[in-house]
Amino acid sequence: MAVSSKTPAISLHPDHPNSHFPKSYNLKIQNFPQIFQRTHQFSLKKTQQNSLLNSTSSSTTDPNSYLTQLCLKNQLNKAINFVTSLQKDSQNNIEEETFVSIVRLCESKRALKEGSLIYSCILKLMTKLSLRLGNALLSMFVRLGSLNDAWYVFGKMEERDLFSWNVLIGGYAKSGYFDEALEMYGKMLWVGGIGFKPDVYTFPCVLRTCGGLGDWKRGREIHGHLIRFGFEADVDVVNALITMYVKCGDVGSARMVFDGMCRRDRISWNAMISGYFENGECSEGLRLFFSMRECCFEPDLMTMTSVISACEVVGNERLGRAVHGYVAKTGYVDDDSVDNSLIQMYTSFGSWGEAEKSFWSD
DNA sequence: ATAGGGTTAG
Repeated sequence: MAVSSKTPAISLHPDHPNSHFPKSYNLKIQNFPQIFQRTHQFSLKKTQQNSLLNSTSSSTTDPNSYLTQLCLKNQLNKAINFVTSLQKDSQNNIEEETFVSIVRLCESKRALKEGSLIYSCILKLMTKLSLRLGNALLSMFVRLGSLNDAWYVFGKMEERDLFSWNVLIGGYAKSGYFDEALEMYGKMLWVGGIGFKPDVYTFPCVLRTCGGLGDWKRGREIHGHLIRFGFEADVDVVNALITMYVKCGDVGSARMVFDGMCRRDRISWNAMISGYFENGECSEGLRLFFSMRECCFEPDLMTMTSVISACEVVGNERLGRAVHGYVAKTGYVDDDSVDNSLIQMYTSFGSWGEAEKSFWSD
């Protein structure tokens, strides 16, 4: 399977239209520990000086408390208008914490335009981004789907922590930039000579990437990492591992991992059951569905929809009707995806009347 | 402080 066809091209800068990583990036990364230490002290001193200066020399009211109030009251537009109405030297009085509040408000309001505006103000005021402000911006841009901006923020941070790496990797993984996600994961392990230890948030992102690429070899490699780093017993990580094997078409390994779990949750069961269905092993999936119930796990919407479509594929009308009955009793019928799979199932059985009933059931 | 993980078909 061609990797490049699945991974959208990302152009990060007009100067580097075809390169995923601007050249300056490597330089920055390699010596960022030293840079970080120097600039960090420097910027701290600078902000202290600034706030000292403001509180004594200027008699105007402090913009920070006003802006913080606006953020607390959710008045994003007022806050943005206020910031942009200030002259640059007055903007200089705005503290990083205040910008953090505004950025987070933009994120929660999904306001990309406003967020970008604030970002451009911030860039005019500082050359480096602190950990807190950088992380807030990263998280905002990733959530709002602007990965180019996220990438630039990452590059401008004077210090990065595990959160920064996880957010960026997760953003790439979710948006289908699989190569970028894997590349960042690799860098994260080695950066600064020591690297960062991946955690429960890192692995699901990286595994999703391998699954998305269908890259079994990489997936297996990550499986090794996760054992080495001691996450073999983490339900969430292992759930992601199951899904990775399923997406790579290796249901056998998925099942081995599933069987080896000392604790399973609903997601583990669903991942494994639908994994069988996805790979055409419907009867095995249905068998597991029954053992799920034996193990006293309540099936949920996802279980039901996948089981219904499995009944359709296998052509098991009797079981399909039974599941329909169960679904009706438990009240899942109101769900669109359940309804759709019911309609499709009955249609494939040629039971038009039933299909129609499901259609009108809401 | 903040983040990650589960569905289906040509």
